[in-house]
Amino acid sequence: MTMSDVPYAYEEGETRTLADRVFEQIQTAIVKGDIPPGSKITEPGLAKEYGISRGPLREAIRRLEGRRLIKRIPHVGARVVSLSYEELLDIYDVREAMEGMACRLAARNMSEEEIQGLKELLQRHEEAAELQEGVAYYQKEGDLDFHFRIVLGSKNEKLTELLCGELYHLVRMYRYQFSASSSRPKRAFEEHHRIVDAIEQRDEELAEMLMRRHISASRKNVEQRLREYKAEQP
Amino acid sequence: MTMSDVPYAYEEGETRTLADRVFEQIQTAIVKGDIPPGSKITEPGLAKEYGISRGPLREAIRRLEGRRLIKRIPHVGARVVSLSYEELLDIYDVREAMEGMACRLAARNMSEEEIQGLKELLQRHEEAAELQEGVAYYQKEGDLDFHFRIVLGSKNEKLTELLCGELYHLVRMYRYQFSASSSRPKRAFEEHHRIVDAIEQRDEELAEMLMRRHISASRKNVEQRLREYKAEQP
DNA sequence: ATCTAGAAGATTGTCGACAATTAATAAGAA
DNA sequence: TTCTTATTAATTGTCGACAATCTTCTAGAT
Repeated sequence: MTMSDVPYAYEEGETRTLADRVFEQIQTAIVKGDIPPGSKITEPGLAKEYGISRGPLREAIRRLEGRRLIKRIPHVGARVVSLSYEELLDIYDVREAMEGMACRLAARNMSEEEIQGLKELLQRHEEAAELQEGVAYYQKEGDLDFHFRIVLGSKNEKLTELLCGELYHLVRMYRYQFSASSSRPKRAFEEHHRIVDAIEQRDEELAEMLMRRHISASRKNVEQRLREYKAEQP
Repeated sequence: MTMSDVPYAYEEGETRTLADRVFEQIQTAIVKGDIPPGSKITEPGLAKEYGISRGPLREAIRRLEGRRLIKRIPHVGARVVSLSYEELLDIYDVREAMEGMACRLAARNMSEEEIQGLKELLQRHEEAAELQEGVAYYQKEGDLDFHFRIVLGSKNEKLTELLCGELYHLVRMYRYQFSASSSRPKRAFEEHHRIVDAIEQRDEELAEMLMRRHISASRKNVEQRLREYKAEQP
């Protein structure tokens, strides 16, 4: 199982509604940048593009608003959220807190099979990373896959909903558009390994601490690169 | 400023849309239990009750779905979420993580004025609690008000959105319907005080730890009462 | 030339009607 | 009686049209 094909809200069957399908299509388009940040959402335009009427489209827009991928102003219209470094840093703090807790709970609740699967995932990533082209994969979806599984392993439904249903879309959006490869893949690998070790030993305290450090380190990395960038631009 | 009258998504002006107004009305009705958990949402019924057509109503329903206050199945209908003890305990873990982080950030970012306001709030609560009838107020909205302010004090927008825009509605829903007064108001007061002290001294580490303990203690309290309840019912 | 005011255009908000699907009911057979 | 099945009823999903509001463009005055 991978992150992208999880039937999150609906079980199988092509009985999904038009609004549901368009909701996912637009969400993907926003995350991947096909609809660029800050751009205006015009209902007649999108309706025509997706070949539906404005009714279902508006429902999809409301849901996207709920996921905070677009911002709406009554009687004016909706825009795709624009990304900022401040928000990105905010997200890191939230992730540190929530994924730290997720990791603690995962150490408590993950099954042996799930832990084994996690180790195999790491194995595959390492092999892929040794081939140069694999790095990109790891950076983007692979890393999130690792975090995703730990969140699922927490067996905490609310935690999963908030992280996977709200935050990760934004995280992916940033990665796609800032092409924010972590630029520290080697160290990140080691940290992942130590996290899995702690989970395997059922050391909740350590697992939480390591995950928090791992995310905090990513955040510092981004901060650092941001400072460098600002130093270049007067 | 109190929790209920924060212009969360819209600035002032009566230009809000029908769907927006109905969205809030239904949300309040669900939280307060006027529309009981697990009950079916029938579009024609609600539309008639609120005197609007089904179009805006459906948009409101989609947003409530996004806030996870109702669950929808395509072609079948929507139901108000039903509350369970498992989910309540899940929420406590999420709160421990997120409000712990919020408290750490509040110790870093709150202004002196905000800290002063927090102290005055505690003062008022204590005075109100000494009059017997005030206890109920404290238990329900007062306590949430305290937590609410600390979250705002974190100055982390994402954290605020997730906690105030997603989780607190559910928390309030549980309080209203399980009438879950914490049953340990005295100790909770003391804990609140120590938290504010830590924030005032800008001790981030301590502030986070105290908040986590405070919420963890509430959780244990609920767990305990749940065990007692189960012992009574064979 | 710049700013203001008004008109034209486009977009959002709301509604009622019709189609598609599901749920409820009634009739019949085992 | 109970289960199956066909019919009916109700609800959800979708659409196009009209009204309300905002934006843009144009014309005129300073």
